Amino acid sequence: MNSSDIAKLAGVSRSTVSRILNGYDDISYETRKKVEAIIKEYNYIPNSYGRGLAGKANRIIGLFIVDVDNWSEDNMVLSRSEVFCDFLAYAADIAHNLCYNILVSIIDRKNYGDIRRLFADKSICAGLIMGDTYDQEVIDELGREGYKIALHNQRDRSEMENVINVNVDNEGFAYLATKELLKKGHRKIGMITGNSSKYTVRKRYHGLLRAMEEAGLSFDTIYTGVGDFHRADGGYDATMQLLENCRNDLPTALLVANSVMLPGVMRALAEAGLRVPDDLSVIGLTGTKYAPYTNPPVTELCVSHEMIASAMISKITELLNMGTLAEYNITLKQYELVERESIRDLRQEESGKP
Amino acid sequence: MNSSDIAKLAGVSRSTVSRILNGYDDISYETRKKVEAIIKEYNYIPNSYGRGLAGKANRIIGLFIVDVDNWSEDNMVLSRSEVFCDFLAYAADIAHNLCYNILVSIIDRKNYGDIRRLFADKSICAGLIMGDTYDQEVIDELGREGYKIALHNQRDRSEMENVINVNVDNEGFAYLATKELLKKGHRKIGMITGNSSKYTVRKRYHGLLRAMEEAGLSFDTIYTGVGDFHRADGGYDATMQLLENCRNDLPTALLVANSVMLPGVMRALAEAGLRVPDDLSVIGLTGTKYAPYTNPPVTELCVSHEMIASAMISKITELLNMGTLAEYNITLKQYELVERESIRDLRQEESGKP
DNA sequence: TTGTAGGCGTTATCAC
DNA sequence: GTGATAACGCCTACAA
Repeated sequence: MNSSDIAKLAGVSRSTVSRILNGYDDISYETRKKVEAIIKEYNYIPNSYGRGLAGKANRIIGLFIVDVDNWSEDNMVLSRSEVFCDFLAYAADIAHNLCYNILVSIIDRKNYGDIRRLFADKSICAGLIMGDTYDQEVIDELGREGYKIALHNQRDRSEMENVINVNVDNEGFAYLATKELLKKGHRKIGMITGNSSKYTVRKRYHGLLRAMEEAGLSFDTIYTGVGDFHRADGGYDATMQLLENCRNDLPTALLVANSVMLPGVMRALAEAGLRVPDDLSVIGLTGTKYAPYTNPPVTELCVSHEMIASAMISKITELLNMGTLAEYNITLKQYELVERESIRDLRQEESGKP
Repeated sequence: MNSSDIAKLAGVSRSTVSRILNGYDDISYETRKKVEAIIKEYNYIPNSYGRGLAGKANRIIGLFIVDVDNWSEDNMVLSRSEVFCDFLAYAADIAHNLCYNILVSIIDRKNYGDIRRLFADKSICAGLIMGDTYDQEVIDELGREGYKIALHNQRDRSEMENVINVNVDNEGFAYLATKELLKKGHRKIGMITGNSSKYTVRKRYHGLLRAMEEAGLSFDTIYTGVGDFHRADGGYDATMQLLENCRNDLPTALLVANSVMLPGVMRALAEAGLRVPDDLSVIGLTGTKYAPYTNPPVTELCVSHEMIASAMISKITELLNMGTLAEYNITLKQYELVERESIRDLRQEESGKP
């Protein structure tokens, strides 16, 4: 069943069918009704290859998951990252509400060219890139070739047309979370975080440093625990490492730079016999579905993944529709401090003493 | 840059370029080398629309998320279901390892036709359907039209060519999990589960009933808590409901029919002042990343989502390659009992008494 | 308002 | 071993 068949059945030409399909309005009422009836009756759906070849853009957005750090032996990348999973889910939901589909593409070292392939063969009309910075040069080149891309948390600025740069205020959020701990009287603060090859990790570390410096404090790097930034396990490992390193001189509070690590952090602390917040306070950064369910529930500075996905998709569709954008750099500064029960207020106790 | 350009550059015809691209071997060594060099030099990638129109199948598998129950006001479906997210992630990873891409499609009431559209316009070469049973009739019709589909947990059997039916042994697993509780001396067993419109929910309920009956026990329906089957929140709600209903006569153990609900269940119990396993034992069904991180860690009968996704994709690709399958119904019976610390053994105490 | 015709890029079937 | 040619299904000037 193709447009010729429909045309024949309706007694019109193929072009008339095409016009109706594409919503042109220079069609008489009767013709339109007649043809629409046939289309409906035969369940006719135009072939996307034909459309594509004739120059019509599709509505498929590629979502590229790039993670060079956490590549596992078994080549499972997306399923090992709760962060990526969450993003993908929001992206797919939001795209669906705008009548776009998401094509998921895992980008590994050897198939890095997949990004270019999917653009070049016209499988996608735009791309979202998430994860590690892999090769900025290649991304810029794609932009130069006219492919439309939105990056998340990869670099400070994009200087390219076609390449949208969506950041959250990583540095600022870490700063604020640290201030929250400082405000409650904490001076010895530790950080649970990921590999510093990640843009996000570096930014958040700087935010913590700035808050400490402003308070006239210095950050002792021994109070750093590093683990898989994308998973609860990573939080467990990182915390164990931190506890090991400073067993005799623990920090009084921990900033967990990525909330998906929280359940692991809490477990590690419990296993070490440390009570939260009595022995150690904890604040999480960015928010996870599970923070309300840890024991105790953890206070977080939440940054909505939904908002990020939404910003990326709305900007890329705007670019798709307009052809150009006034501003290619977006920094999201909205956050929400969700106070739960994981921070001990040291001030009350001090002021209560004398 | 198209195949004509490459042909011109290499001084051969388009057909020769095409043959090389498609790995035919009736090409002289020199011609092949020459053309390959040009292709490489110009970064040429064949247009997928052209290929498609000329009859070549693509390697994009559609993943359809169908959930009529848990549709939220804001049209967010995938991101509200930790179960679907997990599946999608495994599916994308596994597909990637087989050089397929996954196209995510959220299926709502009004756009239910999207499944047919994506098949009909040739955007996908096969489809995976997850979630609620929406309309078996339509699915069978798609199969009759030649579209290749794999279903998960939707019905007992498929009688159709082209329609693969992948089930886990829902009934058997719930039976085994219940037996585990019975074995430890529990007699009053409750169930935290989802809406019984779901195939999975009904099956697991039957498994629990069978185990109880075999033990000469009857299941008191007041010991049922129902909540969103796909999220931790649902576990919280369901548990609160159950506690409300039988405040004065609590069960001694809880079977949580879907492990993603576990964190919520544990939180609800903690808030109610019930200690696990001292006051109440808990066993989870199907496994979640977070069971090791609850307090205490919960014993689970794990069924690997990865294995299910893997089975669906390997079967559908086999069907794609072979054109037919010897058996369209698969029931996965592998499971792993991961014993953690959430079940109290009542027998020891009894035998210790006298 | 509607029909005609050319072209989009590829593959497959013939010839040679 | 290689080249010409005819599809594949659709869209959009342009013509009527």
